[in-house]
Amino acid sequence: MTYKKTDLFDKDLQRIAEVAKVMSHPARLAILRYLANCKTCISGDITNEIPLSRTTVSQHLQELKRVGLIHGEIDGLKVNYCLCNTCLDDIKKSFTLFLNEISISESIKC
Amino acid sequence: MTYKKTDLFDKDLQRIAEVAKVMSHPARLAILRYLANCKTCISGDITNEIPLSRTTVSQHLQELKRVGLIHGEIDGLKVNYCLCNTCLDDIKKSFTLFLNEISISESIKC
DNA sequence: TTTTTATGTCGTATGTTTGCGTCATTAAAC
DNA sequence: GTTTAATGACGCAAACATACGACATAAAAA
Repeated sequence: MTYKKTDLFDKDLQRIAEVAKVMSHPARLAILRYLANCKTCISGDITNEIPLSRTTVSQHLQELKRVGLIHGEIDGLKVNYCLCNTCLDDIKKSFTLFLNEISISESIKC
Repeated sequence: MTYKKTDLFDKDLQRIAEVAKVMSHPARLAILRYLANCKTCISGDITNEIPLSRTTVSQHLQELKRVGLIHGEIDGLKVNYCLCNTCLDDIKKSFTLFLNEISISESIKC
């Protein structure tokens, strides 16, 4: 494949798919949930919370960062991660919109 | 790996991850959107709508069926697919719940 | 200045997903 | 009964994801 097949679809579907993909691993969901509850958000704390190697957790954090769900701020040796509430709101909106869109026509049943 | 690492996480996170995974491809989202709009829902029609081979579309349909998002009903040679509104409602609920859960503590910011 | 600590990057092995051609099956049309 | 049509199952190749040990870097502690 010289180009990506996913490019053949609507941009909005591509974005929802991208976010869904990043939410498609329980470790990443667990990280999000932990970040929502903790105050400190230090990378090391997250690693201790997740039953995977430090390297793997770090990779998952990069993924979450890539789509904009979290931010990392360097503080000396440590890194403070936090949820991006703006991004979260956007995601909540587009997911809700899509799910409502596809279930709005209640009249049609098979 | 002799066991699945994903099993190390909470059952509810596993289910959300599973649903997110099935929503993580634009083709499958396009199928859902199409099914929401069309009245006929014949497999062949879906294939015509999606810019991928018949075989690939069929595979995506099986995935959607596997998590319960759609149902297929055989009608002679053809197969009528339709959205499962019950499943959709469940998914909407658990997604909304999770997204609200992780963004509810607005007070904590980095 | 040396050591320790927190973190990220790289390479790699293994597993999973995507995409498609070919074949098998079964119903309808002829 | 043959042929045609719609679909799913099988098998393969390429791409991508997951997981982790080993190495690199850079701040803090000793």
